[in-house]
Amino acid sequence: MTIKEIASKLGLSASTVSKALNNASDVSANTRNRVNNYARSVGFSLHRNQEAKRICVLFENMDSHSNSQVGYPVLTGFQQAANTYHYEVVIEHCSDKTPPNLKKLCQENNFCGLMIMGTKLNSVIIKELETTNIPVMLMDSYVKNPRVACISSDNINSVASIVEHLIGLGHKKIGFLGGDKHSIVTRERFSGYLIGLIEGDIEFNSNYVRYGNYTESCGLEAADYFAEQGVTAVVCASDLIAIGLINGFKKCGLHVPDDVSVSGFDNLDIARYFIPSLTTVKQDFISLGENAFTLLRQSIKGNKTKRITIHTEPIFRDSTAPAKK
Amino acid sequence: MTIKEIASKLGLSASTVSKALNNASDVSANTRNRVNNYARSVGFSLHRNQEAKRICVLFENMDSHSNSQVGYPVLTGFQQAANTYHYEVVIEHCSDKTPPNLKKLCQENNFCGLMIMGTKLNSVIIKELETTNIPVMLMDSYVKNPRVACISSDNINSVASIVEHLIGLGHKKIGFLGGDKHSIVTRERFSGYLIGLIEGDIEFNSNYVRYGNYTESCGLEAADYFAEQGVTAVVCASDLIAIGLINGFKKCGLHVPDDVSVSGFDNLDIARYFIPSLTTVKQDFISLGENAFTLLRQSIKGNKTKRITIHTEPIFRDSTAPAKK
DNA sequence: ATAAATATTCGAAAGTTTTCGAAACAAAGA
DNA sequence: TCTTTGTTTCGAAAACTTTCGAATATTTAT
Repeated sequence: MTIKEIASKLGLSASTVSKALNNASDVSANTRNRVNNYARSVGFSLHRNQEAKRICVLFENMDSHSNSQVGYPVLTGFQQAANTYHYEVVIEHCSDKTPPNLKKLCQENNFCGLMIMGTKLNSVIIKELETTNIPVMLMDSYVKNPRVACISSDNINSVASIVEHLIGLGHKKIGFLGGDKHSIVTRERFSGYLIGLIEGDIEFNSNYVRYGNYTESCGLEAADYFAEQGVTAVVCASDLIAIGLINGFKKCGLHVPDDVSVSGFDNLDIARYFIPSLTTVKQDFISLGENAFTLLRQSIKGNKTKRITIHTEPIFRDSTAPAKK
Repeated sequence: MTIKEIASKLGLSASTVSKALNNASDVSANTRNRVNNYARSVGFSLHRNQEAKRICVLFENMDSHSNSQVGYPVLTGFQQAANTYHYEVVIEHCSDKTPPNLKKLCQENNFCGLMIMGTKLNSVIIKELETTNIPVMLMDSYVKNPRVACISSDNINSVASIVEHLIGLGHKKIGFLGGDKHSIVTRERFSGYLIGLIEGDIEFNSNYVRYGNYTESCGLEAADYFAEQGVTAVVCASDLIAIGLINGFKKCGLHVPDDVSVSGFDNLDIARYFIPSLTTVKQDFISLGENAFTLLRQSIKGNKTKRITIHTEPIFRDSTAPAKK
């Protein structure tokens, strides 16, 4: 299919079709729409339709701990969606120190799109993504470039709900324990924490905020600090952090939830079976993966990309309880 | 196969094929993809007599829960090893109900080898593997066919060590709680349990053995049964099962480890942070993945395949203690 | 209301860029 | 060396874009 053929089909000249497809000013809105609609209906694109149905799932620091909890289910959802559209899913790995040239990676391997997971905000890849023109799906991070689609769980509202729940239980001194300060996920969860405080009319106290990484030891080490500050509740950026913190509090002689309430994020299997069971936020990783594919596919097809957030659900369990009088 | 042949097959000239394969700028993305796809499908490579280096990691029931804990780190190890030898890793999924024709899968996608994970003993794929002649790496399962390499953690000796440890603590009534009865992993761990009993001179009692699946609820539901049987220790086939069982015992008014000792398998993150911390067996999933690749590569190169087991390490923590007098 | 001025729309033709093959060229085996 | 295989150059054709003018519509001035 060429513009010539489209032109004859619609009774126009090739030049007009060209102009219509390029949003030139000297074509009426009417004919522009006629042309665009017809082109879409026959799947015509000026930028030759790419037929390589190979997508690379690029993990940054695949071997890092924090990826492992979410990586698998997300990959599952992604692969299954890709499968139904007969796309091949190739796994690649890179470190944040020696990132690949993405353009080259795609050219050499004939990938039509990239799904990137595990990057931090200060990663070199993010820099590269700001100017790239390859179709990219960036998970749990954000870049302004319109060629880059972004997806993440709804971190903000869910954490805000957790804070609201804590305030409802009478808590006033509420702490926040983040993971890596440079991860967008922690940043967003912190925003949710702030919004929850503001809506609950509680003043923000920067002494109640700490950062670390996404491991239990991060929580374990922060327990002393929060105990000193005298908080009655701590919102953690992940379940693992929360579990570490609860164990840390135990060592300080504080009992959860009687003395301090603690919440997590992720709803890992442990969250339900840990004692006390964790108040947390449930993420639908499978759906995250599926949607990531759908968006990436749209981007590959040349459509405008979007940034979307996937619904999350706060789950209230035993690790949060009314504040001590 | 030469570029000339590819050219005639695709109705192009040799020069165009050459340019396409070299990512030259004066070939349309469309034809470049056509060429690349065809070249891949027939295993053509510019580097003389080098076959396509593509391995498929086939997950059976990828979406099933039990895969998720081990799948990611194993995949990580596998991918990294594959990377150093410049093999491409393609992810595929199948259900145990509608398994693919493996031969066809490899031919159509030009895979030079297959890594299969997540199968059960009664899976249809296992049947097919008995007669196949494609290079296959089968993880955590076993087939007699010499074309099929098998790898698994050392389930037998590690569980035997756990049993030995329990007997050393004075336990005599030791139970075994397995996962899926049809998984080779559970079968092997059960043998380890038996060997431990035999070596410790303790008589086997079939009433002390139960099966279920690899989830916490399996453990939770089995607690009543084991309490009734009056066992003083239970060896579980996974950490998740062990955690479920411990929680179940708590509901029955039994305390772990004071009243009953419980051990797990896998050494998941939780094992360390759960209270009581779990006596378990540490599996090196990364190394499992790496070795899986190495073996598969040897099989691809035409060498005889082996069945190898990866060293595991029992870890003794708080969930096992001396038997009650 | 009418004419003039201006704006819009579209196509023919000319101009560019892209695509791809023929042929010359280079490299690697035999 | 000769042959086979892959690469590069260059030109022709195709695909697309731009220019410019004709036809028509719209606005403004009288």
